[in-house]
Amino acid sequence: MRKPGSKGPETSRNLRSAAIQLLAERSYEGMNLRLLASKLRLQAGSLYNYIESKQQLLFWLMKDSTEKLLREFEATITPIEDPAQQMLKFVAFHVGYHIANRKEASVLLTEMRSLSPQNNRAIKQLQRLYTDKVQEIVERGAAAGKFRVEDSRIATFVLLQMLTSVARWYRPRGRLTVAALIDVYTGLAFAMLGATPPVTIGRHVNGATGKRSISNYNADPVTPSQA
Amino acid sequence: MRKPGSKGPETSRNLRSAAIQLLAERSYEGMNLRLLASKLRLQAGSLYNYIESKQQLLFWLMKDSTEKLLREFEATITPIEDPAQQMLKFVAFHVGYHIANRKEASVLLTEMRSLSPQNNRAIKQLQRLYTDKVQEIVERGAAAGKFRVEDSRIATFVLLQMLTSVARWYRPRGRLTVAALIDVYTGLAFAMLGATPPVTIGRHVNGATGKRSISNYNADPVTPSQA
Amino acid sequence: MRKPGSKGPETSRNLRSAAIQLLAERSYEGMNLRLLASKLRLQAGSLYNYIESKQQLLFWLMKDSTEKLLREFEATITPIEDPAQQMLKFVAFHVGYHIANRKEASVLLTEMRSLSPQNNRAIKQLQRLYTDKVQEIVERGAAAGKFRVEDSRIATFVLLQMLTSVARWYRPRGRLTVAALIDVYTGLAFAMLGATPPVTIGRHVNGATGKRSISNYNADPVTPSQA
Amino acid sequence: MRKPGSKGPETSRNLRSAAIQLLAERSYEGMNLRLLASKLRLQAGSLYNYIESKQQLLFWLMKDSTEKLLREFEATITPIEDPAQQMLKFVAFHVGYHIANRKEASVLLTEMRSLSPQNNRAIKQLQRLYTDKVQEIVERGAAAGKFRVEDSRIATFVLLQMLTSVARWYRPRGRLTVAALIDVYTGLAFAMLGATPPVTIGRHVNGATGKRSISNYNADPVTPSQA
DNA sequence: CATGAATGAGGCTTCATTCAT
DNA sequence: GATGAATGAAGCCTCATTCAT
Repeated sequence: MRKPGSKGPETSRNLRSAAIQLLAERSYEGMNLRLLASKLRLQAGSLYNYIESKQQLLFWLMKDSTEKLLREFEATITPIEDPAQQMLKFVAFHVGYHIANRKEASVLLTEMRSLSPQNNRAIKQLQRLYTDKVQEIVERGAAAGKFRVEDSRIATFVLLQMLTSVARWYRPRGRLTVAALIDVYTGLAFAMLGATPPVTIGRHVNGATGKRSISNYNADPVTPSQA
Repeated sequence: MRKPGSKGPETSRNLRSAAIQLLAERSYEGMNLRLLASKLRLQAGSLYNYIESKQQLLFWLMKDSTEKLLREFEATITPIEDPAQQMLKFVAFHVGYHIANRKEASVLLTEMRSLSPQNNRAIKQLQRLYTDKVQEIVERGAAAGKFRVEDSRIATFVLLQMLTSVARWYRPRGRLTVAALIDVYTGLAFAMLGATPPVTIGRHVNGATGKRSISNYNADPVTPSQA
Repeated sequence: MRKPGSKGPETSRNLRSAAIQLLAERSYEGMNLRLLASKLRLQAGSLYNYIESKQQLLFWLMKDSTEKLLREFEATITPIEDPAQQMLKFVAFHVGYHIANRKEASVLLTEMRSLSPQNNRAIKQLQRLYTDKVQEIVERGAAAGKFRVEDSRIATFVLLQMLTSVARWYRPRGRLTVAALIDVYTGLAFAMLGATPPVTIGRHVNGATGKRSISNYNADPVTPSQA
Repeated sequence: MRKPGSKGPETSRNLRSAAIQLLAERSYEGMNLRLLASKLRLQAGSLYNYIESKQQLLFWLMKDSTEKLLREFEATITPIEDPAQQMLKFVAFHVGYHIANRKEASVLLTEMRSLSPQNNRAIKQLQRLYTDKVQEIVERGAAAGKFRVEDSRIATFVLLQMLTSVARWYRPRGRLTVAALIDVYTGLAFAMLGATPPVTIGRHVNGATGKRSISNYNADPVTPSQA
């Protein structure tokens, strides 16, 4: 009997971030649509003007996020020629992205199991595209004699796991700057690849007197993906 | 109309591992007691001969796991004198434990949010005891001039996050042996502490010709805590 | 697969009487929400569009009833000056109310024990307001030399118990008119207060030739609050 | 695996009072057999060595109580010749019994609705025997010109309701002695019968200067039927 | 677009009852 | 007689989802 504020577009815009927020906080099963609706100042039923189902919402979010990551990778990393330089940028990109979009990333990591089998396959396929791109860097680096890896598939997998895991625990309140973190992870990554980073990296972690940071990630105010 | 059949002790024994299995696979909210019961070939209500509530079950598992970890730390690490040696053993212990008890550890990491506020506080307190023990190693090492850290609290936190995250992704099917993993993490850990491991460590990761591994962790068959 | 059909207001209206009916017939524990729902032609879960919980429903009914009683007391009894006249009217009011709202009153009497401790306290407090008002009549009457009571608190308590108990057993099918009952109870009440009613009362009970009844309560068709 | 203390007879003895206690406190549906069992230091299942079912237990208690009341009536009241004297004794007996066995009586009053239809009929039949005995007193008194009642069936019913209701509210902690209560109720009863008690009764209620009490009920320490 | 009222399925939990030991 | 482990039914409550208005 009420249809006061028709604010479809605004609601549409808020839906994504509200959903990610809730999923990150409570997990797919732990979250419920009433909660999501109330964040959007809606009744639960009205959500169905925006989504098809809860499962579809999850799928859409994860697909969207993964595709965005892919697009940014293409724009930022693919154009670089040298595989070592690519790896350098990639670590900064991947870690930076996973920190800036911590909640989104955490949903991506955690909620694969909540996808329907079909949707699960679809997302895995998308993720595989990303993995393959990274694997290509590893392999080109190895071919160029810059990295030493035995099994590029495994090396890539472990590398990604390591870099990705930052999304699980990084909290912007800590004293650790993003730049420092990226430096650390850069060191680790190249170590795993049997190589050293193309430039000396600073020692931000435990405060040694590192001077130059390789990371050009905007360190200071970590842009929180969700407030 | 009733079909009893007393196998209390057996059920008791299976309960823990079945619960951890399910929690790791599906999360607290995503799992349901019917499922757990059916794993034990029980009706859902019969579970209440063993647990007080679903929440209490979660709490009990997490408390138990944390306390076991603490006990094993005391037995294995505390007696060692030299902080560098302690750290060496600690990395092997912590990583080894988190791989051998991967599912348990993953529950511990993921389900803090599913604990009631009160239970959450209790577990956090227990975990703090562990963190404090590690922090003590870091501080003694720093005092002895062996480690260089700026803020021992933060360094410890990051160190633990790094070592713990292994539980999230390690899969025994991979070609990575546990010994190799431990060597990698040992390297990373000492790097974070501005030091080098007391002995040369092998390069198992990417197949370089490492010779001697420092890890004496039983590498070959990773004992899975849950099948 | 869904068969909505919006009749919220109607359901809302029926809820109260249906609940009281069931509570009176079966007690709080003996009644179940499926039954209540089916009286309203609803699925059990749909009740939660109207109530917060079974306990809250009970509390709400009892609070509501008690407050209504209080309001009617204020409107009917408080304005009267003379305490004897007040008592006269009060007996008619209280007995009349408890007969007309027999089921409600019976719930109020029986289900105190089913309230949560907190809710129990809240209702007791409301009831105390009522008791205090009656006690004031007793005391003013005693002060005016019209009643003779030793302990006004106890006298009030016993008086109320006596008057209230009518709700437990009165059945409109009996040959007893409400007016007759009120006359009987008026006699008992004033006897307990060591006084005689301000006017001669009829003998309706056992059919003696009483002529004038003091009760102006609508005697003939006892309006049942719930059928 | 435990069968340590075989104390069947003792348990048998305690069963009745424990059950009445619980029924009075919580009602049939509100009480549960685990609670009853634990009062007897038994497991729930072991109760079935003593009872056939929960319903049967209720029936047995109510039947037993009613029969005991009947027997005591026969022993105490039936032998008396004069109906007025009978009534005098009866009021004291009935009120005294209902106070001394308050909880039992309250169960009898409240739990009729919890009996299965069949059991309900059986108890009603027993109660009818009691009612008939009282009705006979009333009728003999009326025939003797000592009572004036229009409809002896109704008069008896109302009389019993009034006398019985005492079990619902009497609390031994109050300042009211049982003797005083009996005097009050005696007055009320004879008033309802259009008669006066054979002896002057004291005014215990509101402390008027009553001298002789007719009640020979042991007034001082009200023996609680259940602790 | 939004709401409010509805559904049906399912989740946690309780409970009377049974029975091998 | 007693226990402990089991069952199956039922109870309260939540939730995704639907749809007339």
